[in-house]
Amino acid sequence: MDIGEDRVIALVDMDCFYVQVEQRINPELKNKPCVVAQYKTWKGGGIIAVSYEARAHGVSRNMWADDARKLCPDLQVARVREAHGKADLTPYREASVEVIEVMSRFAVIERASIDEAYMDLTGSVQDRLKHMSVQDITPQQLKSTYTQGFPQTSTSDPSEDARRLRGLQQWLERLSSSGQSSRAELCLTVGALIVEEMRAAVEEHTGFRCSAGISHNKVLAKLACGLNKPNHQTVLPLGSVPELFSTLPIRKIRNLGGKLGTSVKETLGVENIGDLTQFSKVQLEQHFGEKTG
DNA sequence: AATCGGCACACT
DNA sequence: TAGTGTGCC
Repeated sequence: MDIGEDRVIALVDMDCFYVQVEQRINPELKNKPCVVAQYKTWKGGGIIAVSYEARAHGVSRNMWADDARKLCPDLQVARVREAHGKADLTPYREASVEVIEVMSRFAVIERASIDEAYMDLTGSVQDRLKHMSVQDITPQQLKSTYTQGFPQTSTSDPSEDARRLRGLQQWLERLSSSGQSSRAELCLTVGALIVEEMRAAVEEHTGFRCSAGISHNKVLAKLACGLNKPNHQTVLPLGSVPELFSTLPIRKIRNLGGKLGTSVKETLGVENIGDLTQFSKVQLEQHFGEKTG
């Protein structure tokens, strides 16, 4: 994995996207435990998207709707429409285009799936840095941002958001006082600023909420995005990677969620991604292709 | 027959 | 180049 890059990469992921689309069509479903299911006949249909309220009851993707109702009696079930016997995803594809259009005003985007897109913010960040400095960045501009690895001291905070804010303040403080090697971190922070604005624009124009990760490459951005969902974004600086990796199961890294991940784990006898640092690139290449760099 | 089916990709 | 396997949503 290419670390040590100057790039700023973001991954934006719509929160339970199909559910949000159905909730926009039928506002009664908003703020309720809710799923989207397809094909009614077998056990009530298979669930393909789950609201966070429903997740709290243990409902998950790939469950049968009938089984989910047992976990969550007041579950709302929206149905995917069918056309000639097949599930018709057109409404979600159209909603996806709406989102992409708004995001494209901020940077060149790379669509990764119906509900995910990567963006290279390197250029936008450089431009922005010409008219501003660290002191111009305030916590108010980063109101949904987490900075992974901060606060560094484990403090008892009154709420989750109080802790987030404490971490953010610590991060900004460190950024303005440490002169040199923090250039990359400053770039990530400006990237986070842009992503805050972009996500606000997406919600304003489409009504849809999303989460995001901001880091130096696609794998790290994707990982960061998953750390604080829904409706939040996470900056993952290089300095916070070792601690995060030391307890991160291999399968959490994109593309290692299946057989490859299991074989890495079994062949090398390790649990966490961080454990891989003890092997040389040559060692990894002789076991697996030239894909694991 | 029952966790769909489509898409992207790596490899051969 | 086409066909297969994998991974993800």
